[in-house]
Amino acid sequence: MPNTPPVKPVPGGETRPRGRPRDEGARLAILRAAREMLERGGVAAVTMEGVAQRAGVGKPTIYRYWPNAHAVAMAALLEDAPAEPETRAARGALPALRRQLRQIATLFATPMGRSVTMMLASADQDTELSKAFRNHFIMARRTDGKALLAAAITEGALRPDFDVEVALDLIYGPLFYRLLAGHARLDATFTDALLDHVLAGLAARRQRVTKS
Amino acid sequence: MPNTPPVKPVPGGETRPRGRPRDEGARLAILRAAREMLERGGVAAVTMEGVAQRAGVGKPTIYRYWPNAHAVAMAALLEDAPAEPETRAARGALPALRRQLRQIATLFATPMGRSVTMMLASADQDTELSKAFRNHFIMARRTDGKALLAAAITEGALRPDFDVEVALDLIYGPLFYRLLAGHARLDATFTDALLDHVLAGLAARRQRVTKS
Amino acid sequence: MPNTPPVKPVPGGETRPRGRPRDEGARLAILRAAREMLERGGVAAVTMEGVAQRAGVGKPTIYRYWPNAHAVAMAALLEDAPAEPETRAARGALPALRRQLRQIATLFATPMGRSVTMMLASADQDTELSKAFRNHFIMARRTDGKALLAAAITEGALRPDFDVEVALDLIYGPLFYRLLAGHARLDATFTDALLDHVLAGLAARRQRVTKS
Amino acid sequence: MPNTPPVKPVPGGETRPRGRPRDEGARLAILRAAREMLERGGVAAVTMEGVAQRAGVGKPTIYRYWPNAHAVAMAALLEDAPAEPETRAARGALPALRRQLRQIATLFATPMGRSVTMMLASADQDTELSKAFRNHFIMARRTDGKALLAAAITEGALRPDFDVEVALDLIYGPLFYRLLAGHARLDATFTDALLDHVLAGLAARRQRVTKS
DNA sequence: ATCTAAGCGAGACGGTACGTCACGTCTTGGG
DNA sequence: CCCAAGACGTGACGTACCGTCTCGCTTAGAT
Repeated sequence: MPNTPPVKPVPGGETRPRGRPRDEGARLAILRAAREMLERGGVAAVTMEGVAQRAGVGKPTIYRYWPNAHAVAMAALLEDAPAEPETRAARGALPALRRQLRQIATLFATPMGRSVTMMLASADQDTELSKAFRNHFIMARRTDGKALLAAAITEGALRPDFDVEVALDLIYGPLFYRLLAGHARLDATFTDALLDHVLAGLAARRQRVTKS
Repeated sequence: MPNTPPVKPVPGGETRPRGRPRDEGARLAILRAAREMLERGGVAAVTMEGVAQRAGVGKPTIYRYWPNAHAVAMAALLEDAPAEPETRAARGALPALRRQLRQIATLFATPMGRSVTMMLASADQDTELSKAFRNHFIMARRTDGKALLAAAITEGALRPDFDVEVALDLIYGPLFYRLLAGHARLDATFTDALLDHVLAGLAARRQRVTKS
Repeated sequence: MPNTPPVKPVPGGETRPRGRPRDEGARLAILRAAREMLERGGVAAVTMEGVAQRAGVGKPTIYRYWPNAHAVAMAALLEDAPAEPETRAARGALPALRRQLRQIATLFATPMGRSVTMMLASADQDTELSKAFRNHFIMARRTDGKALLAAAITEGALRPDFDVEVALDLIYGPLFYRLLAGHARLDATFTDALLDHVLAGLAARRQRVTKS
Repeated sequence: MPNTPPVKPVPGGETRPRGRPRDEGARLAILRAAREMLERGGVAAVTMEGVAQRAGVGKPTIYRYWPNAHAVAMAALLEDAPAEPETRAARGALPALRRQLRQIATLFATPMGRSVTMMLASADQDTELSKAFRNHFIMARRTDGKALLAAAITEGALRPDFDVEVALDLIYGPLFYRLLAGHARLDATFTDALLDHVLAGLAARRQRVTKS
């Protein structure tokens, strides 16, 4: 056969993928379509057929990228939320943490918030995409929060001798709880009160936890 | 409780339902079948066809009781968990609260725990059954916890001047958070540490960590 | 469970099928749709999706009756051709045979003729439907022909001492041959000539052309 | 022969094709792969994707030679059967004809025989390849047979005054008939009996049609 | 010794149809 | 009026091929 060695296995180099490269435009169209369908109808509305039609794409193309509709919805949510970490700003770490919580509450108030929770609650915990999803929507926020707590300790605003992991659970847990349970509003008033309660036990000695 | 009145209680009359009465055995068989299918495969495995076949029941019979498969799964979970409230026992309210949290963690560790969360996360928040479900799995626990906190205040174990609702969110929220996020184990060690942290700020001590 | 013995296994009786009976109307609509699609486009045009849509029927309904599109096409052809055996008429068996051949040639000249041949040529020779199809389109005609040949012998028009099976192959074979090969027209002129040739050797004459 | 001129024979010039010439090895690999897939699975198994993969060839390369899978299968069958005409051998034309029929029966008994028939029965009667196919598998044999009949007349074994075309239909038709109908074996016993019957009516006067 | 046009493998692309599954509704005969 | 059974139209599933279209690479005659 001709072209017998079609790839040069360059040692230590990039084996460039053969054949026609994937069409990034198709991928984007799929995600955009999925996003639209997520907004109306939620996760259940993200069907392969619907996405294919709306994106002007063949079903096999979608399956080339993701194994099922669930994964497409996840990817759409992932692509959508651009992380925007709450960096420690002007007046200290604790105000920054307060802003982050308010921001999360705002996100959760949208239909997307419920979608995110549904995806988190769903099955297939162990796929790569699932981990990325969790990482993006939970661990990233948590990592930011961890840094802010450490900064607060450095600033002398918090005691240095508490279990940070549990504190983080105390801070973020109630948000999901209210979202799931729906027994009360999930707004800035709540996040502020929540933070006050958590920090009350962690304030540096004779240091006041003022309005932070 | 779900589906308590299968017939319309016509006010002022004892209009006995005409025709053949509903077969309670069928209802139980349906719920039992749904429970079995929940355990393997989770919520997605509870299909109308599967339940009908496994229960030896016609599909219309199921639809007579519940409007869709989701509701059947909810009802099965509701019927299954018999509440068993953690009453304030021997040595005080706070140990009882501690026991309740451990018990919840134990439930969440089972496959059923994840199913419960999935159902909570699902759509149709506003049906009667959905509210009953929330009431059973969230508010009932929360109500118990509220009573225990009140008792602890009465016992003098806690300060009387904190926001009980936020405290309850702090106590139960992290459980759902860990279940959803899966970033760390959900066991007695965690629930104990969690409770310690929350109560640390609420203990009835001379020294306070207040805002002023 | 209620209604425990739902079927009375009447010994030696008809176990009447339970549940909703099949809708004969659906079956007929399917066959009619398939027939229409056969006429334009031939066998390849008979797709499950097309038939379902045109017949106003769900795909699973079609699959309840037939296992694949091929079978549907066969069934449509079978239902269509009402056999109409060429009975030995007024003036003897041989004229009747002649009429039968002309009639077959007429059928083969239509688009349906080619479809029939394609189905005969197709795979899955051993299904029940395939056998029925062969039986209808080949053996039925052949059986008629056999009876006519026997009658002709009785009438004294043909010798009694020839191999009827081979004679039948000689009579019907060339029809399919011309249809497949397409090297010449398939009309009454041909069928008449064909029959003359075959019968020439079988005529009850004094002079014989035998092997000995 | 198929695809003989892969380049347009520009009249009046020997414009040698520019660029890289076609790889004959690829063409052969394709046909070999198609042949293999024909043997198991028949015509339906000859898919473009399958052939491409099995032949280690890109799909566009196949499309450069043939317009669809059907054509590839035809070409594979054409390439395979090398015609081998039954020339009038030692002891006369009729024995040669007898041998030809036996040989055809042998071919038809193989899975390839059915494939040939399916291709003949298929649609697109009018493409160049279809005509070549018919020519190869039907007319070539028929032409040989015609020559043999003529020779037999010359030899004095047959009467000179019969319609040769109809006689040829009588001879070859039953072979296809039995293949399609499958009502009886297609072997040398049958072809011999068939030939005897046909020739019985055509034997020269007072000349015996002996074992031929 | 380049240039350049065509063939090459690979494989992604928009489609169409496949055959399956579960949905929620309906229609039976029987209790 | 309930029950079991099961057929119905609907619609999404995930798969297989279709025939077309890039890709980057030969290959070999023309420059």
